This record gives sequence, structure tokens and C-alpha cells, in this order.
Amino acid sequence: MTATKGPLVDANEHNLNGTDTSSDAREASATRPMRADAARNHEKILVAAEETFALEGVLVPIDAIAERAGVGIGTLYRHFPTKEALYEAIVMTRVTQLIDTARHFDHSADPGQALFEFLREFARQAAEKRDLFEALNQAGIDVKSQFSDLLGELMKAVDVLRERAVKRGAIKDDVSTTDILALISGSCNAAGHNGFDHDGLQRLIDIVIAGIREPAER
Amino acid sequence: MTATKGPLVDANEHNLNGTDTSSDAREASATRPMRADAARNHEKILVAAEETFALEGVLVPIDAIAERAGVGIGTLYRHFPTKEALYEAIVMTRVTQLIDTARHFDHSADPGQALFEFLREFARQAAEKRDLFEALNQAGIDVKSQFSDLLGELMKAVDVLRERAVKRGAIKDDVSTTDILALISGSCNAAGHNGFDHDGLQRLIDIVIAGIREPAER
Amino acid sequence: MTATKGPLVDANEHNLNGTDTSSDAREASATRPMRADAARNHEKILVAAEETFALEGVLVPIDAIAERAGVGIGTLYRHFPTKEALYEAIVMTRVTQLIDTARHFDHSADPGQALFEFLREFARQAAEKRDLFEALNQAGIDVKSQFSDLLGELMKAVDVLRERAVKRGAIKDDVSTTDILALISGSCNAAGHNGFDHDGLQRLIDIVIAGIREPAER
Amino acid sequence: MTATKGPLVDANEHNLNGTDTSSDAREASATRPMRADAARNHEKILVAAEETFALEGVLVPIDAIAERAGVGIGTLYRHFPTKEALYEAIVMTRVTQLIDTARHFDHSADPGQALFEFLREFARQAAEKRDLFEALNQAGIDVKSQFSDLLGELMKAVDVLRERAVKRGAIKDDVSTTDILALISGSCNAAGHNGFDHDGLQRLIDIVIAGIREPAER
DNA sequence: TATGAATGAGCATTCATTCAT
DNA sequence: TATGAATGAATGCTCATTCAT
Repeated sequence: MTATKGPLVDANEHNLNGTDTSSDAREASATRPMRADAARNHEKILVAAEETFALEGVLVPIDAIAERAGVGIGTLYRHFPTKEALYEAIVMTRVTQLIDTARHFDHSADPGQALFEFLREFARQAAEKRDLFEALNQAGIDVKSQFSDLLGELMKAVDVLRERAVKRGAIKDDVSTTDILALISGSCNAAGHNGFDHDGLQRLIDIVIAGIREPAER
Repeated sequence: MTATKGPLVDANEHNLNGTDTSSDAREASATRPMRADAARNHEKILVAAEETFALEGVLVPIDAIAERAGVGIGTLYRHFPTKEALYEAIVMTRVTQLIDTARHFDHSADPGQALFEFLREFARQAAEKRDLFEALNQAGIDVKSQFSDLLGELMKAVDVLRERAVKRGAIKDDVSTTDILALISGSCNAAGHNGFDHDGLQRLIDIVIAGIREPAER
Repeated sequence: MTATKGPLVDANEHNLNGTDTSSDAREASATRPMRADAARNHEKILVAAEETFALEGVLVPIDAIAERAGVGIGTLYRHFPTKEALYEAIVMTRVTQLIDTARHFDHSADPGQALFEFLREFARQAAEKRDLFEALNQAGIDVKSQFSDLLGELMKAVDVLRERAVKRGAIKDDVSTTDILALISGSCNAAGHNGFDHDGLQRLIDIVIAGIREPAER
Repeated sequence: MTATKGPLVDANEHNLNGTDTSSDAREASATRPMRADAARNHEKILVAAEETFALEGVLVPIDAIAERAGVGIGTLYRHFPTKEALYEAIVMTRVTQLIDTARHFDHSADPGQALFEFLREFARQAAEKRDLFEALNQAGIDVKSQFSDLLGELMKAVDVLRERAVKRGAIKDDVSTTDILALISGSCNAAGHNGFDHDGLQRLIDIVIAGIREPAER
């Protein structure tokens, strides 16, 4: 992974299926490798979409994305058959990263800290792309399909962290993973809307963490 | 509690400026008295808009609101010069109710409980009209203008509750009102998107409350 | 039927349902009578669509029709929810007229002449709007739905004529109504494409008539 | 009968100008000899276009043809500068076959039967490729240019048959070749649109034949 | 030369807002 | 004043054609 390693995603990793994102799987794909310029455009589009969605919301006309990417609309549509598809691609990338992050904390020595660190990292990532997570929560575009699979996976990954933390008595046992994720993403959202900076958001997260902590543990 | 009573909004409360909204204030207004039927339409529109926005989201075509209200589009536009204006009117009504609610707890004996009860009530109201608060958080429609004044007022009212709670040592002193409101509204939002029922939302709120509590106080 | 009696259709008769097209049913309709200007536009659109489709084919952009009608696109869409709907409306009007024509010959004294005259009249009508019938035959737009009902009715009406003609020995008994209609509409089509004038088309029709005549009867 | 044999078209016949299409003419052409693989592609495209047009109609995106042909779009465009050109090429092939067929009947002993058999064969060929002839009749694509020369040639070839039939008193003398072709192609068209099978179409053709026959001759 | 990626004009349709009745 | 018809800019998307690889 050299040349294509861009800000967010690289072209070949587009159809992530949640499994095996290992670095060299790419070459073995049945589809041919994608021409260099096409790959470049693919990424330009992804980057532009990310920025544009984040800046203007999901409702932004797709032309704006094409323009920002410096490609024609046709090109954009060649890479993503639908506005929704483009949107999904971005969100899925984001969620995939989150899953990776969660798994990264799996074997940490201190389960409590592992969970808390993960939540902070979650917020950090979401903050960078804040309005995207906002959009994620909206019905304007139907983000169900394959996406929910990925979301399920995220849930599972986080649940592992949560269970370990519960076992160690680090957090209350009556707080579900869904609750946690709802609070964190809600916080990210709110932070985004209210112009919170990074520290502000982390303050929110800390409150949430304090809220789920096992009182005894303090 | 006056805030939760009544159909949804009543016409009187529409052009609230934070002061007296007694029933006959309308007649005394500097602006023309507004004929009885006009007043009736005004209210019908408000009610319909509320329901429709809540049901269908902000993106719903304005015609749908007119239809639900049983008035022509022209009439709707006579009362609200803009879709945005109508939307603002509704949100402002809602916020006004919230301000009332906050003030209602002002003189409660137990400042800690007062704040917590207020937050729960906040969530309750927001849950009922969840999609509205969701929309509130969006950039799709610009809800700034006059609205921010009202929001400032809400902030002040809540801040009163917070300060009293801090003074009594009920909550941490490093949590700002903005933080609190962000967390609560973020929770409401998240709850709305994830299909949480009333109890689910209250569980979230309880976590937030636990998070802002002064540890010693438990 | 005074003011609205235009070239082709009048506004109120739009949603023909194949039954009772009697002249005064209109006033009794549940829907209100349609404002004068709206009715005028409705007809202008219908006329323009007719001309435009005939001139340019079904593929013509709908804007062209709106422009020719002298109305905004929005207006066109207010009257017909879909390009297809507009197209159907026109064709259905045409077919309805044909059905009327067929029924008109029902009780004619000479069944053979009745059928033949009807076929000539069919061709005459189709020739006036020739390219429409061409379009009618195309798959570009799906003209199935309610339309086929009407087509079935036309079939029935023509079949009455055909059966009477067969009984009198005026035409061969092994020629179906479908065959006849196919030949006539095929002729109209071909005439249209090849720049045949009215007489040219009638020459074609006469050949077809000769072809279905009972040899003995000559 | 050479016209109906072979896959569909063969590359040789493409740039027919009404003369010698013997197999090695290609090499002798004034234009560059065309490399073997290029010739192969040329034919693949023609075959694919024929099938695709017949299957999907003229509106089919040109990419579909390239795909079916197993070549890139660029290649397709190298061989045919325009969608229209490709379409014309196919129709011309078809018409050329028809001309061959007509000439084949030139010296038949019974001129009446010769004409009738030709018409039946015409219908047979058109039925096989029905959507093509349908398309032929449309204004969507302008099939005039060089094409009309070929059509003129067809006219002449059929006129020979007609004149001989007239001389023998087999058909009426007031029926023009244009009339005949219009009726036949109109019938093919109508048959195509109405789901007639081969027999159904032949029934139509027989009616037309009966219509142009000299009454006495029966 | 073959390929298929890039392009962008063009199309059907929606919806906030204005205006004639 | 109430009505709803008229308006047209804006949007997502397609597809013939061009051009870099």
C-alpha cells in the first residue's frame, strides 16, 4: 500500500466486505486492477464527497461533489452508481475504521481503560468528520442495506470490549452496547452542531464515561 | 405543569417574546388584531406543521402541511412567509415550552433533583416530538436568526438550575450548561434514530445524570 | 359543451373511463369544476402535446411540449403527473373517438359498407394525427395499464361491425378483428413514414378492404 | 437462397454498394486492407448490434452492443463513427439481402407467384428481425442519407417483379410498388407490435396479396 | 490499434414561492 | 382574504461521444 495511500480510503479497498482487508488481497481480485488514472479519480471523488458531505450535509447536490473532485458528473457516476452508493461507501469506510479500532483494543491489558480509550478514539474520528456522523443518523437517505451488516459488526466488536469491562467491574452491568454507542454518537453529533472543539467533545465523552463507570471503581 | 398540556401549541404562544402570553394579549398587540378565522387558520397550520414535520421530517413538501391543515398553500404563505419561518415558529414554540419548564423548577427545594427532573422532562418532551429535535440539529434549514435569542434564554434558565445544583454540591462544577444541553439533546437525537422507546431514552438520560453528578454526593 | 369545445379534447373529459362519455355527466362530477384558466391550460397542454408528439415522436423532451403550450413545466406536471400519463391521455382520447366512431356505424343498414366506412374513417383520423399512431406502436413508453382496457373496448366495438359484415357475407369469415386492425394501423403507420397524402392512405385502405372482401360478393 | 443463410450478416456484405461482394474484395479495396483482427471485430460488432437492436430496440445504449460484441466502446467507434452509422449499416445489410431476394425471383416462370412469394419472403425476413424493421420506421434515428439509394434500388428490384405481374394480369395495374411495400412493411410492423407469430403475419400478407390481385385472376 | 475512463449536455421530475381568481 | 394554479430553478441520473493509456 504505497501510492494509493490517501487521506481516507484508497480505491481498491472500496468494496470492503468487512472481512480480510489485509494489505495484499487486492492484487488477487478477480476484477482487473483499475487503471492508474481511474484509481486517482476514484479517490479524488471519495475525498471530495467526504469533505462536501461533511461541509454541506447529505442534501448537497451531487454536482458539487463532482466539481470539488474536479471530475465530470459522468465520472462520478461511473465510480458510484448512485448518490446513495457514494454516501454509503464513505460511511462504510468510516465504520470499518471504527471496527478496526475496536478490535485493536481487544487484547488490551486493562479492559476498562480499553473501552474508555476506544470511546475517546471513536469520538476523535467522528469529530474529524463530524457532520458525516450527523448525516449517518438521518433518514434523508436510506442507509440500510449492506450497511446494517457492517453496523452489526461494529456492535459486536464494541460488545466484546464492553463485556470484558463489565467482567472486571469497570463499568455498570446494566448499560448496553447500544446505549453506549447512542450516547457517544449523540455526543459527537451535538458537539458538531454546537461548534465544540476537540477538547469540548472529549469533555462530553468523559461525562458519558463517568456515567457508565461502576461507582465503586472510582 | 403547563408546558405539556394543550393540543400541541396554541396560537397565542406563537409570537411569544418570552413575556406574558395571557389569552387576550393578541387583541392588545400593536399589529392588526387578526380576524377570528385568520387566528383559527394560524393555529391549524401550526398544529399541522408540527405533526407533519414530526411524522415526515423537515424535507416534507410544504403542500403536505397545507393539506393536513385543511387550508390552501396561499393561506399558509400568508401566515408564514417561508417554509423556514414556519419551521422556526414551531421550534420556537417548543423551546418556549422548555423555558417554561425550566423556570418551573427554579424554586424547587432540592436543586439537584430540580435539575435532574428538568433534564428528564426535557427528554420526555423531545421524545414526543423527536423528529423535530432531530431536525433542529440539522443544517438543512438555518435555524439561527431570532431563534438564537430564544435559545439564549433557554440557556439562561437552565443555567440557573445548574448553578443552584453546583452550589449545593449536587453536580460537578466543571460541567457547563452547554455541555449538559448538548448531552441531553444528543441523547434525544440518538434515541430517536435508534428506535429507543421512552424508557430507553430515560436510561440514557440517567447515564448522563450519573456522569455529571458530584461523586461524593452519591 | 360550449367554451371548452376545442380541437381535440376538452379539459373535463380527461379521465375518461370508457363508460358513459355522455355530454352532461361532467357537471355532476365529485371533483370541483376546474378553474377557467386551469381548464384553458389543460387544453393548451393537450393540444401542444398532440402536435409535438406527432411532429417529433414520443422521445421529444417534455419541455418542448410545455414551451409549445406556452406554460411552465410545473404547470404541465400539475395537469399530468408523468410524461407517460400525458401521452396516455392523448392516445386514449384518440382511441375513445375511434370507439365512438365504430359505435356510430353499429346500426347502419349495410353492414359491409358500415365496416368499410369505419375503416376509412379510422384511417382518416389516424392520418390527421399520424405519427401518434406510430408512437402508439412503440415500446419506448409503456402504454399498457388502463389503456389496454380501452383498447379492448375498441376491439369489441369493431368486432361487432365485423361480425355483422361476416353474417351478410360481405367479408371473409376467417379474418379476425385483430387482423383487420393490425392491417389498418400498419397502413396508417407506413403511410405516415412514407409521406403518403390522404388519398395515398385511402388507396392502401382500399387494398386492405379488397383483401378481406368475400370474393363472391364482388 | 443466399440471403437467408449465414449467421446474420457477414463482414463482407457490410460495405456493399450493390455490386460484387465476393470474399476477397476486401483486400482489393482502395482503402487500407483492414487487418484480419480488425475485420473480425467489425463483424462481431455487426452481429452484436443486430441481435441487440432486435432484442432491446434502437434505444439500447451503445455500450450494450460493445459488451455483447466483446469489444471496447472505443473499438466500436473506430468501426462506426456514430450510433446512427452502425444502425444504418445493419439496416442496409438487411435491405441488401432483400434486394438479392427480389432479384432471385426475377426470372421465375410465374410472375404472379414470383411477386407473391417475394412478399412472403420479405415478411419472413422482417419477422425474424422484427424490431429492426419497426425501428426502421421511426424518426428517432434518421435513416435517410446513403440509405435512400439502397432503398431506391430495392424499389427498382421490386418494381421489376410488379411490372411482370401486371403484364400477366396477375395483379391490378393501379397499385404502385410503393403501395405494396408500404403495406407489407406496415403489416410486419403491426405484427411485431401485436405479438403475431409467423403464421399470423403470413395471414396478414395473404390479405394484402388478395387485395392487390386482379379479381378476374382468382 | 484496442480499451474503457472521462465528459457533459440532456432529461424527467420535484417543490418553494408567486400571483391571478 | 383564501385559494390553488403557475412558475422555473434545481436535482439525480443516462448515454453518445471523445480522449488518455
